[in-house]
Amino acid sequence: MTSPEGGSGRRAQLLSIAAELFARRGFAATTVREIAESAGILSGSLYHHFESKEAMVDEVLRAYLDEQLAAFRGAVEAGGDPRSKLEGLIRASFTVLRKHRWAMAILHNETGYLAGFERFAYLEQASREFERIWVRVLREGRSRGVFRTELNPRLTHRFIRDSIASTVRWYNPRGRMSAQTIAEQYIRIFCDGVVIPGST
Amino acid sequence: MTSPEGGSGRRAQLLSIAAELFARRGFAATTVREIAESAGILSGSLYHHFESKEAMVDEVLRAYLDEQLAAFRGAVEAGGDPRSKLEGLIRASFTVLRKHRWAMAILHNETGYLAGFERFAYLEQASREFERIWVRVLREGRSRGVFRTELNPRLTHRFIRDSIASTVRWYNPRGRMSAQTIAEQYIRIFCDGVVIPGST
DNA sequence: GTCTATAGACTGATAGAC
DNA sequence: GTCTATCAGTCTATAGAC
Repeated sequence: MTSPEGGSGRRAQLLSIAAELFARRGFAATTVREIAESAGILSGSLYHHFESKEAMVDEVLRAYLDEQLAAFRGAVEAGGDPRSKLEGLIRASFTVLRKHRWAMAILHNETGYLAGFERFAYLEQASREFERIWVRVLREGRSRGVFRTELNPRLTHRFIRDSIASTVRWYNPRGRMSAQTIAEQYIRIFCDGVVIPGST
Repeated sequence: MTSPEGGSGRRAQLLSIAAELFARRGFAATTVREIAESAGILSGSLYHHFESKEAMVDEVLRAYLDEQLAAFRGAVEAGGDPRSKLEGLIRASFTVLRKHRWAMAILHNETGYLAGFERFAYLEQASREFERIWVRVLREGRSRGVFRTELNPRLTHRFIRDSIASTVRWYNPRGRMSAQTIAEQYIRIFCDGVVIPGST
C-alpha cells in the first residue's frame, strides 16, 4: 500500500503491462514469459507478485467491473428524461474506457473462454447486472413514447455495448479523437441515426 | 471433390467443428486434441486432412472473406439511393452471417493475434477493402445531404461492422430471432436511431 | 524483488501400422 | 481414414540462492 491506487506501484505497473498484452494478443496466447519480458524481468519473478496468470486477469477485470458498475449507477441516478439517461450511460462507458480500456477489451474478447472457469463465474453476473441497468432505461423510454417501440431493448443494449467495447481496438488516447469525441459520435448514431429525417 | 462445396464432406465437417471451437474459445486456446475429440477421432488423424492448425483457420477465413466481398459488391451494384445501399450492405452482412457465423467471430476476435503472422497478412488487406466499400457509400450519402455530415465515415463503418460481428456471440440460428429480423432491427437503429424525432 | 534452474504437464506435429 | 506411439518444444508454476 504505497500508492493511492491501493497497491504498490510496481504491482500496478505489472498489471497494466499484462492487461495490454491480454487485450492485444488474447489471454491464452499471452505467456507469462512475454509479460515478464515486457516488464524487464524473468518469468519466475512474476510469481513474487501474483499467484498465477489467472489471478492477474482476475484482478484487472474486477477493478474494471467495480468502476463500471459505479459509473452506470451514477449515470442513472443523475436522473433526467430517458434520452438524458441513455446519453449518460454511453458517456459513462467512455469515461471508464479511458482508464480501463484493456480490461474492457479483455472482457469483450475473452468472456467466451473465461466463462468456462468457475473462478470467473462473476463475469456473467456482472454482465447481467449491466444489462438490467440499460434495459430499464430503454424500457422507460419506450413506455414514455420517446424510444421506438419496435426495438428490442436487450438487442439494443448489446448493440451499443459491443460497439463501445470494440472501440478499444482502434482507440488511441494520444490520437486525434478523444474518448469524449467518440462518445458524442456514438450518441448521435445511436440516438438519432445516420440518416437525416425527412431527407428522402 | 465429392460434394458441391468443393471439398469432401468430411473435410468440410472437420472445418466446421474447428471453426466453432476457434470462435467460442479462441484460436490459441483451442487445441488440436479438442478439435479431434469433437469430431470423434484422435489428433493425429487430423493431419491426414490438414497441414496444420493454422491451415484450418486459414481455410475457414478465406472462404468467408471471398463470399463477404462478393456480397458487399453485389449490394453496392444493386444501386439505389445511399440509404438503400447502406441497408443493402447491412443485409449482406447478415446474409453471410448465416453461413459463416464462426468465421465472422474468428475474424473479429483474433485479428489482433493473427495479424502478427505473415501468413495472415491478407486479413488486413481484406478489412481495408471492406472499409473502402462502406466508406464510399457513407461519403456519397453525406455529399447528397441524406447522411449526417458531423459523422466520421470510417468511425461509422467500424461502429456497425463491430456491432454485427459481435452479434454472433448471442445469435442462435434456431432461436426466436432470425438473422433477417436482427438485420432489420440494426438497420432501424443505425439509420434512424433509437429516439423518435420530435418526441422531446 | 529478482534470478537460476527445473519440474511436470501439455502442445503441435510426425512416422508407420492397419 | 484412423490409430498408436512418440518427439521436441513450450507452457505455468515452484524452490531456493542472492
